[in-house]
Amino acid sequence: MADRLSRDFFSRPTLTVAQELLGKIMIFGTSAGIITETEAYIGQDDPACHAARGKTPRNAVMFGPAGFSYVYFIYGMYHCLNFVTEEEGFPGAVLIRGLMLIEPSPLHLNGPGKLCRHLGITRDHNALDLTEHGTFYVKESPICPPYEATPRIGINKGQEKLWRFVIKNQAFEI
DNA sequence: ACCCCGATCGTA
DNA sequence: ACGATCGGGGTT
Repeated sequence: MADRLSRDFFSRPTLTVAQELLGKIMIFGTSAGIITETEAYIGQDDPACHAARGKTPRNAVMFGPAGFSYVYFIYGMYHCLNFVTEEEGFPGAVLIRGLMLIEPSPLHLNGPGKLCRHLGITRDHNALDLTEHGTFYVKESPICPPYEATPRIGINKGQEKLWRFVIKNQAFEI
């Protein structure tokens, strides 16, 4: 697939990747949707980042090469999907919080837990290379939507950083 | 071995 | 505003 996002796309500063992922098309199995909302989690100096206290079995993939999935289990019942960013060795990731499904049927998945539940994303999908995987990847898109930056949702530390990015057009709602 | 709490969500 | 629900990771 020629228009698949490459490792070079993800191997950049997390804020850049989080902003540029908006409007891109995520493919997961037979599902496809436009990414509408992201959050950046960046390195050991970001207290809300899972890697803030160093490498553990759960967050290990964040320390590896960019372009891999990072899926974790939270609140005893939800999964959250991230894409690993930055150079290998520097832990960063973009949380995918919103996806406007267009295939197989239109539906706005707003919220990381709902998104994973609907698509069937679990820890089985952790540490997959999105630059190589057959049915799980992100496509380039001509869309360059206007967005706004806000504090990240559901965190207790690092709220002063405006690292959540949302496509502005709420007419996107279905 | 134990205990606290979390990158959520649906209901009240 | 709050409870459900349980794994991770820091602490003992």
